[in-house]
Amino acid sequence: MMDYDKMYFTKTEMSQTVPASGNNNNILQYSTDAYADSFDLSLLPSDSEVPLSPQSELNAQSPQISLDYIPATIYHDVPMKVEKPWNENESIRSVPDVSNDHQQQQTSVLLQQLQKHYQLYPSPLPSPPQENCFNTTVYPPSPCPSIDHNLTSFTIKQEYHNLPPSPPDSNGAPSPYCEIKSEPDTDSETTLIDINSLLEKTLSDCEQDQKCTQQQAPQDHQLLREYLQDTSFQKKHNLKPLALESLIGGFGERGDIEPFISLALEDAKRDAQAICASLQISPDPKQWTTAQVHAWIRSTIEQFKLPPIEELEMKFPEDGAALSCLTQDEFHRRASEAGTTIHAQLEIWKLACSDNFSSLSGPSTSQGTSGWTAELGHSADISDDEDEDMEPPQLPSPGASSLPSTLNTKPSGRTGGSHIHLWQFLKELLASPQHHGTAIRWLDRSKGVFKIEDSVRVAKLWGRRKNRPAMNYDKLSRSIRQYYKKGIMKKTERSQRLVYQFCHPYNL
DNA sequence: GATTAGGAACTGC
DNA sequence: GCAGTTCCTAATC
Repeated sequence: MMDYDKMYFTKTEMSQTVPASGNNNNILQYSTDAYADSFDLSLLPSDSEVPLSPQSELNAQSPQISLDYIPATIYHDVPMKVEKPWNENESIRSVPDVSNDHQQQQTSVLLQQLQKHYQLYPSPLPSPPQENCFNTTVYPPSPCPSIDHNLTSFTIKQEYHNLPPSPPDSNGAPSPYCEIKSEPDTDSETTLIDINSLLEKTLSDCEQDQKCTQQQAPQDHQLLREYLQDTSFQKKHNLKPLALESLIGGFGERGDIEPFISLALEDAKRDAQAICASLQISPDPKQWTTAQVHAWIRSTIEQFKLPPIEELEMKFPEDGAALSCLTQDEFHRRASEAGTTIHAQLEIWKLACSDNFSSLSGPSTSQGTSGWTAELGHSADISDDEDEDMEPPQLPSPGASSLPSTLNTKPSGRTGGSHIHLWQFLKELLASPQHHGTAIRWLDRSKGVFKIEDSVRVAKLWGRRKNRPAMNYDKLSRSIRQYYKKGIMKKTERSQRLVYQFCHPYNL
């Protein structure tokens, strides 16, 4: 195994977005391309303001964020004002979008796999860049009742201070020591960092991804670790601290972990795409031949710098379908720790290529999860009925039983569960034009204007989701109209039948 | 007739 | 208390 140089750092604040909504479990945030394209940063107020929910903003100037506003969603491609990025030539990438609430069992599996996939040591750590300091401001959409772009933001500074180079490692290469100083008034933590593994992983990502996304991988890894590590934001705003332990088995709010899941899945997806292209294999492990299985395992070994497996062909004679059925213990038995990691990686691939991935992470941009399956040849062409009636396939979940019952509770009947807001549901439909384009579609996505083409169908779908067989468009539209008062939707400038408009930022 | 708009009571969580 | 749901009347397209 490689020698790991260690890096000590003290955590400070970091950027986090806090979409304000009354229900953090159900925040849907789909593609924000339009938002990124259209939103004028100059409209934003000064930083350090806290986005408020419609209700809290209406009621009073809330002194602090309530627990309801624990960040449930980190917005994909949210514009980030980077005053001093660590590499001027690199684009800072925000955390991918996430959305639906459901598939909690998958979540537990995924979290376990993420722990393995990212080799999450007791303290998963960021790999600071070479620049000394950066100051990032993230402007989260704020579900304010008005449409005056009354967005707020947090400015959270994170400073990296390079320390003198460490003694050379076994290869003679100096190892970076880095200290991140916290501000005096913040809680500080000192943690040991395995920076080389992170760097090697990110370099591996870059090598495998021949597109410009390779420039983004290091940030993704860093963001993932920072999100996992940082609790200063929650403490500052009296939110529930998010501990890694909670991710692995004790989290209670789905919203707590969605950003991490989505981010990691995005990263996994990117890795997988590159490997698929490189090895000329299907993204679906179950379709692999035995030879492809071996090629993939070798690739994974190389990717994660795992010990080589002797007599690989003998130890893993299965094809992809059979391999997918092997348990973690079996992998471990055959290949020790390397086997465990390979199993973890395989689970991520399986999840990433499944429809559950897209449903777990929510509809996405062409770069997002849906695009992943589409790009790699998986048909998503499912009829409305099939889509709506389809039960999510059950993924193997060795650790699911240890999860809190709240997360093991299966959503009532379909993906997304019944605890979804109407506006979220509508956006869900809008985000799947291939499935629901005949029922509802965007007229002007950047403005959040959409049209219900088939009111009966939309109402039917909504009724199914909410287990309200008597739902009809009259009732549904009444609910939509309730959103007028709440600032979630508004009447269109020129009244048109069956045309509604989301208020900013619900249109994002 | 279908849709829009909104009041009011009610339900489920 | 919130987020709808249900029922209703009236207006508009």
